[in-house]
Amino acid sequence: MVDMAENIKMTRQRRVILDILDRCETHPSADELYDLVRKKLPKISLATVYRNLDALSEAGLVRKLEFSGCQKRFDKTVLDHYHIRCQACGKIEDLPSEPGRGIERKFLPQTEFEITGHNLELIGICPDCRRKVR
Amino acid sequence: MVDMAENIKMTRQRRVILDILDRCETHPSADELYDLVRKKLPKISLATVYRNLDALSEAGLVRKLEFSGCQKRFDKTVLDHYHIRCQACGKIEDLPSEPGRGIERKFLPQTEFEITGHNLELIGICPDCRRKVR
DNA sequence: ATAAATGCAAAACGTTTGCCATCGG
DNA sequence: CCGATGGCAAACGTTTTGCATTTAT
Repeated sequence: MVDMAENIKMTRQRRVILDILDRCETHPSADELYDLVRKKLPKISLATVYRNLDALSEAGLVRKLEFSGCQKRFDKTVLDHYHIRCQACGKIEDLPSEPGRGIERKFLPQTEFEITGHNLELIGICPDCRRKVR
Repeated sequence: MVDMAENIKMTRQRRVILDILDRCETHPSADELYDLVRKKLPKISLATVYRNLDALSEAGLVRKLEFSGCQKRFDKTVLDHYHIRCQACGKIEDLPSEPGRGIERKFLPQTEFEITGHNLELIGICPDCRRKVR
């Protein structure tokens, strides 16, 4: 099931994108990434960033995070994990516990659909924002 | 916690939107709703549909569903429930089991965030699409 | 050499806004 | 009557596309 299709041309722009995501603790959106990449490759175009994020996520080298009601964000591919998003500032943090099939099993008897996966995102208020409100 | 703020002007366009959502088994997107509403009110504008869906969901009369990586969809407000989405055709179906705080409690010790909620969506293949692939 | 990837500009997409006219309470 | 709402068109933010040029393999 793991797609090891790394038959992907390794261009300068892709190397830079991967490099940034590798050393990046955050989960940048495409335009944030674009700003970061432009520091190394000032004339890269935003379209290239989008195209490459698509290509790299198809190749399994980055993960595309699609959250509800906001921009897509990107991640270097590591172990599968859940995320929590701050409802105030949008910041996204990893959660340590790894997803299992337990949730999907629970819903099996409730639907005619063939269940293939699930998305779980926690919503909360991050420590920074909590401090501000106080 | 339940926002009973129904101090909302009941206009013709809002009545029609509510009416359609009431008799609607599906979870239409704003533009699908726009097409449906136009059968009754041919000169309503899409902006009005959007503004009213906002207003009505603020008033607690409809629910705005924000799924990952796709258009918002709308729902008459009833009991809280999860959804499953077909990865092939995008169709959304309700799941009977009601969300609890159990999931949030589980993640409490894993984060510094103050957890305020969660989104869970199941992904699958609906019976219709499964038939087609066969 | 050649298929794939780039940069650029323009389009597409879903959604929101500003404006002034109209309507509902 | 007055403030809330409507219709319209234009703007918006994000993402995609067409096309001629360049690049990696």
